[in-house]
Amino acid sequence: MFEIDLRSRKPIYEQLVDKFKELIINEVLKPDEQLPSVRTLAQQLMINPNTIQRAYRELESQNYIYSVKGKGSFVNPSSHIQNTEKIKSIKKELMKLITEALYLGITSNELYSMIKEIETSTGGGKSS
Amino acid sequence: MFEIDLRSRKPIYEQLVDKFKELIINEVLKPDEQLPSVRTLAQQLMINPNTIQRAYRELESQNYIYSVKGKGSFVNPSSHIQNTEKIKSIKKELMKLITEALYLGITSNELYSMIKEIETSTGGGKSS
DNA sequence: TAAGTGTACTATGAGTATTAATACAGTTAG
DNA sequence: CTAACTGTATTAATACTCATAGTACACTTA
Repeated sequence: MFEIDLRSRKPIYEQLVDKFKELIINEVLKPDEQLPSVRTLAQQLMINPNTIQRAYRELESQNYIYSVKGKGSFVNPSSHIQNTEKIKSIKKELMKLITEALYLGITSNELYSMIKEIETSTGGGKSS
Repeated sequence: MFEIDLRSRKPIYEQLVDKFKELIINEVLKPDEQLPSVRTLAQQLMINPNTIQRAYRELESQNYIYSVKGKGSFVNPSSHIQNTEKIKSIKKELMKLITEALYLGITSNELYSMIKEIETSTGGGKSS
């Protein structure tokens, strides 16, 4: 499914969080779809189940998944609904990154193109 | 000038790197302007000079500043010229963040507005 | 030459990440 | 009812990273 970069400075559990978020956002993992179990994924990636659990706990705290004891962990169908603080945080990070991009010579036209490209490829279904 | 969040999980030297980049990108610090010395800033922020040096070394490796023994550290006038790898990296990060923003309901119009707003406030001098 | 500047090194302690081991609670199919 | 799955939690050990303290060297400049 994916791989962990053991040489990265980014902790393993954070790499997992990022990857699962990406799969959920890109709708590779669909609402209510089950995630691999903690033990199964641990074996596949050859890392400790507690580390997987650490990532899943973080994903749950960010509202991306929900977990049911005895059943498993699933994509939260309302994962695209985040609270105001999270939206603010994303916007702030975007402002910062766009400022840096413009400073480094990436043009606003290039930025517009990127937005259009992403909209096209995701169908823009949610934002209208 | 700025403050360090000791409670943050982000290392102190990384916070410094981020802050100086922001000041350079927003042209608060201008080309060839001198940065506070390692020892002076250490005293002001009450942290170790080696930690400041760690941040300055990172800024230098990212081409944002240059240093001269015996003289000091200065804003690199060509800091807005980054190599292709860096530009690619920024674009990739942008694609990811824009995808997440759209997924979370931030509209493309809002994104366009943000770009315009930033352009207006920075004079858009470099990108045209 | 003194007082500034950057740069580098070693050693130490604290915090974080990961692992290993174990155990408990819930679900489900047979 | 039970075995085999699921998630969740705890403790302890280890390794890594970060920050600090101390020290020293090289350069610049008034």
